[in-house]
Amino acid sequence: MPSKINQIFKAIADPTRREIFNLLIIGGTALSITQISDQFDITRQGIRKHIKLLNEAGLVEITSSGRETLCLADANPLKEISEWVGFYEKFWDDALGRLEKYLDKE
Amino acid sequence: MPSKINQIFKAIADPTRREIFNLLIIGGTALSITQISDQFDITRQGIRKHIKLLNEAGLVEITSSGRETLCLADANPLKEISEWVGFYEKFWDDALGRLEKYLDKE
DNA sequence: ATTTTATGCAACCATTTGGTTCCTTATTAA
DNA sequence: TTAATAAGGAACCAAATGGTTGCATAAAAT
Repeated sequence: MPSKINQIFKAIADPTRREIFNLLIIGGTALSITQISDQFDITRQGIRKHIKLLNEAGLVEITSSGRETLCLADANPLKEISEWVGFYEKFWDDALGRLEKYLDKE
Repeated sequence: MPSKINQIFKAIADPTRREIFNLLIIGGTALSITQISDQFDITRQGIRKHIKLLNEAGLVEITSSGRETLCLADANPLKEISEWVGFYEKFWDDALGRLEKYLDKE
């Protein structure tokens, strides 16, 4: 499993993609491309491109059902972001004792 | 305070910028542009552009000292990322009970 | 005083990004 | 069976990205 961390960071870097992801995950069900694009001021093709990136990051699963393309969100790849950011927690609120905290843990 | 969330996401989306940030925060001290660019296969001007974006996100503070430009990392803006990703924790590992977990909390 | 060092500014460049429009095809509804 | 709907492919476009080189300037070291 080649980690996809760059694709995940890239996917969530765009505000529209974060909105799409949020819509899908909150809804909890799969939505078609058209259903998604109905909620944005962007063309279906534009949305489709965003979905492609989200899918490459593993944040959206795509399945076909008849003439529809269904998109279901998967939050699990965000664990990698959580781990990444978690590492830097020890450096928060820390105008002074930055080194100390870090070195203590090492 | 206009939240900078987009700039923070953008700043950390690039792997080189994540490396620069990591270098600075682990070191715990301010480094000059030249000292930073010595550690990468990118020109000083290239590094300088990355620093600019990190600075706009609030992740690097820039100060002048004589002829040097010193860069100091600040992890605090990452709190916003932590909050963002924290919201989605409830959707992890959850092929089935996605809605339930979410609705319980609401 | 001269040279070296650290930097900034600006122009340039190829590629990627975020978006569009046009046209075709497959599936479903009337 | 014909019309409507859902989607994909491809070409195009302007702007942003990530990087470069060349040159000018300020500060520090000789």
